[in-house]
Amino acid sequence: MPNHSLPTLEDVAREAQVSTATVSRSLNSPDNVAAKTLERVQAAVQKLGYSPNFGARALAAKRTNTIGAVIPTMENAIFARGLQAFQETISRNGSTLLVASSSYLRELEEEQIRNLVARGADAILLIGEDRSEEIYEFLKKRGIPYVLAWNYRPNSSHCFVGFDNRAAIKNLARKVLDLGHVTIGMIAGLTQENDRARDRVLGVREALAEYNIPGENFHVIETSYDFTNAGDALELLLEKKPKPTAIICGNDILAVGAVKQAKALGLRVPEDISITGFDDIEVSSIIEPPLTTVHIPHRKMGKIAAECLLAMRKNQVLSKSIKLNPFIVERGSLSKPGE
Amino acid sequence: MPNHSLPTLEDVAREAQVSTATVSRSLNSPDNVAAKTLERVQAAVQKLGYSPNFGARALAAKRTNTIGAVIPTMENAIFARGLQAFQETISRNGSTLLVASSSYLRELEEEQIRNLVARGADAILLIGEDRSEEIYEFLKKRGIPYVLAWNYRPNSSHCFVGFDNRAAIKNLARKVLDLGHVTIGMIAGLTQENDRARDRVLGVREALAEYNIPGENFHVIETSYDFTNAGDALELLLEKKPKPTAIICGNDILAVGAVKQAKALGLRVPEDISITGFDDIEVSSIIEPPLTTVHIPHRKMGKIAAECLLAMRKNQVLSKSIKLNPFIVERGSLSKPGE
DNA sequence: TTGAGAAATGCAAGCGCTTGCATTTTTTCC
DNA sequence: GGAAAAAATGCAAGCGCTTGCATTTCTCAA
Repeated sequence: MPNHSLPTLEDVAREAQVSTATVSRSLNSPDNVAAKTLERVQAAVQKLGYSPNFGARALAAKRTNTIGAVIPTMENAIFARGLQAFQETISRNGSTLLVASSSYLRELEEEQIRNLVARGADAILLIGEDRSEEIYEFLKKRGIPYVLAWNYRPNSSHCFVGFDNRAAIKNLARKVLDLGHVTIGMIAGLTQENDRARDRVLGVREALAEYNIPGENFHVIETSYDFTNAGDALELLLEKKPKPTAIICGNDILAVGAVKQAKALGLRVPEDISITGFDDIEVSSIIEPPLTTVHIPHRKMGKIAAECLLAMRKNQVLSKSIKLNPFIVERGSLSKPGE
Repeated sequence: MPNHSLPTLEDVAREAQVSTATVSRSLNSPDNVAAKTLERVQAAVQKLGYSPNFGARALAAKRTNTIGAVIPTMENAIFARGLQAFQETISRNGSTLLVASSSYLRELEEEQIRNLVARGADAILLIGEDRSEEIYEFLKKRGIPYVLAWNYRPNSSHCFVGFDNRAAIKNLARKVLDLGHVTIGMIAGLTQENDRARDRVLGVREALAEYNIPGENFHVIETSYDFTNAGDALELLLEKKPKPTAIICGNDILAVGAVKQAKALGLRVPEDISITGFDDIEVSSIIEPPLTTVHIPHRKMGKIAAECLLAMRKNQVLSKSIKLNPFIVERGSLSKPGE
């Protein structure tokens, strides 16, 4: 709790022998203040150790210079990295980041969004598109600009700064199929309430359709993003008939879990089984064999999302969606079947 | 920017046919309001879609229910994990997290601290102890409680919630020495302006002294936390005479970089060279061989730090420091020399 | 030197909420 | 049933800052 009596604008005004209005202007639009006055005010600020009261400022100016973000979890490196870049960018622009996490729970996420808005966030970063219509209405009604990151959906009306999950993994799946795999397993993230995970499954299915792979040659298991779960899922997939020769994973974490488990089962990767990842986080090049995966420019995404939000807040214009381009990184966990 | 005319307390008061004071109380201390009245107010709030104005509230109540944290970077998994737990805890207590990062730069960090305070943070989480006396003075003067995490120093006057880096790595070093290693290399983090990194070097030195290892048998190279740098550092260390048989790393990231490089150089780990880590982040059990490292309870630390801060804010009492206990995790990257 | 226009400054009205104190209503207990 | 205590409510004074508008001061051309 702030100490009893911190200096106020008025104290500074008295010290500098000007009005509070002038002090305020010296702080917020120094260009409109005479050089000499400005100097006096600054000296007074310095002397008194003055720092504006946040609440008062927010109340009077109707803006907080605070930008909110609700992400599923900071523990996943992809969000941590993107958020870091996001934070750096808004910080450089004089704003501050207000963070909340949803643990991938839709209800909790909506609560957090309302919370951030109530806390005065004047723009918000959200992950993906899946959430109730009401919450979008709410944001619209309050005039809070928002950007959806980590996905990009061509036909949506929202402003995205992200990449097309569906298309990205589709390309990877094509590459798998081109190598001759005809029975495929997929370890996906939980698709309910998660458009990114869903789009990734969709992308793989589309590729399979293109190559006329029959349904019985494709099996999907959904699981939360966790090494151990991925290992279990791998075992389940290996029991399917016909047995898959390639496992496409919803992200690198699942892929790492699968690779570990495959090795534990005495299988060679990729000779006995190919495994692919998604995201290209650090572990993907540390595990043996390193993962063939899809690289996502997380930092870049965070930075651009921040710039977008900053611009939207300023101009009150809905910004256009921005699509980033992921690309496949070939490392070694994918090869021809039965090689 | 908030829409032109959101409902205010007064609107709710009118709708519910009570005074604004009663509405305010209904929101903040419902126990002091008659059940019937409360009901009427809540109905009005619902009907109008009212949500209190943050600035006004902060101004009038002199507290924001916002807690700040300045961490070096979210990209390092250890901070991400701790911060996630920290956030969850304060969120559960009705507060929100304001985040800034310092990129390990002292000046930037102090700027960020002032920034968070100006933004109304009513308590702050800081990493480690290294910073100017002025900034501590500043915090004290403003009456902002703070907690230092990720380290614990027995003789400091600050409130820590962390672990004793020096003691923890000292134990690990002892274990290395017990195995018979007599020439040691260390890849440390940059120790300037970073008490954790410094304490870790210190801990190793102390262990060496205990075992009477002469100075020329110990070489330290400092580098920023980065895989590639660690690899370079390893090469440099291997050129030293006498050549080290064990490399103690300042954290897991450095250790992973060292292991990768060692393998690239055709060395077997641990047969040809032992390498140890610190932190026990996920990669340490994914790399081959998995790292022998020191486990730090990051999540627990984040949670406790949050609870501490919450309590300090409430009671206006300086909390006692809390010391967490790291422990060594033996995995496979450390063995007897020349085995 | 003077006067018009531009630049700088001051005045004062809020911004929407909390809270101490005063007042009214309800409850309790003889 | 009534007085005293307790509970609920209302009144209104701020909290510290921004900003539109009015006023003063400065600048510069004639």
